Amino acid sequence: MAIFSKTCEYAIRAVFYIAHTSNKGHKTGIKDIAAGIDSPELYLAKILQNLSKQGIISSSKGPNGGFYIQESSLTKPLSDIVEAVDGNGLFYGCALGLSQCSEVNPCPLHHQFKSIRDQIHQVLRQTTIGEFNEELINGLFSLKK
Amino acid sequence: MAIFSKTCEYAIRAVFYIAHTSNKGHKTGIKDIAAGIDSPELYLAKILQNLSKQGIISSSKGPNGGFYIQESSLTKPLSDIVEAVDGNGLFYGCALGLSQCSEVNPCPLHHQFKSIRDQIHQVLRQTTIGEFNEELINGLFSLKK
DNA sequence: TTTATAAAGGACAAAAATATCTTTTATTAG
DNA sequence: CTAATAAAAGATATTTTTGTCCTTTATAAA
Repeated sequence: MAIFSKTCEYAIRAVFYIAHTSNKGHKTGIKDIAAGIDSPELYLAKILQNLSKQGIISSSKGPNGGFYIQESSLTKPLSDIVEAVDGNGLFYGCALGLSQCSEVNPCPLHHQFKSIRDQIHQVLRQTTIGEFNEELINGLFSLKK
Repeated sequence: MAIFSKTCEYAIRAVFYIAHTSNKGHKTGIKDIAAGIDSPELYLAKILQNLSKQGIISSSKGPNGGFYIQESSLTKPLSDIVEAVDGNGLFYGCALGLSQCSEVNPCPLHHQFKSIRDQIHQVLRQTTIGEFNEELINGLFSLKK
């Protein structure tokens, strides 16, 4: 098991890729993005359609169309992507899958995992979509398998 | 997405249940365990077969048979269960699913998640199978959905 | 020794996640 | 206006995970 679903991994990588290629009005096509992050093109298309509907990224059809990110969206937290794709189970769900589990009726692992879940949430809320652009441009980070 | 797979959630809950019912040589049958943790009986049977093969729990066939845990196994860490079922992806895998990702070739989220993964690993290594028995006996914790 | 019991093992089924294919819609360039 | 382009939308396929069924094996009690 990984932390995120495969869909969510693709989503985050794609959004990073779009963010760093969509400077000054440039739009990036699905082929380019899929190649840039090593993901199945048509599956990624579905994922980006969804992110577009949710307002996390933008898109335009037709010649010179493609996906892009509005300047203002660069400050959005990664938690927006994760919630859009995987929901908030990682932040609020019980580690043992018990719906009854809560502060007043905790499962045996409740308190240990509350701290972990909070930390995951915090990291994803304080990390923004745009914050790795420079490192990506400088080739310091890779988004490929 | 949850932290653990459903299979792993069942596994941990079942092992807790067995641990707290298997005092003084008593063995617990699969029906009893499945009812005790609200899980599909026949699926759980498969999961426990696996845990039994891996030496995490023990079992015996025939009348008065069932699943139990050796006294010595009560001190085993929960990480043993998680690794047996979900593997070690949670502890060592890249958050973005990149196999290239490492300390020297980090993905954008590498350092933030290294800390989180370490914490998850640590909690699971320092929490033992037997440590919630009293609370379970006293009904302080529930293992049901 | 026979019978009943309970887990092991293997095959199969359903559901969910991942991936692909085809048609439609919007947009732009010519 | 027409043709070309690129995403949207809907249908279908594959794979993995989750769940079930049926037969076999081991064990113990009668």
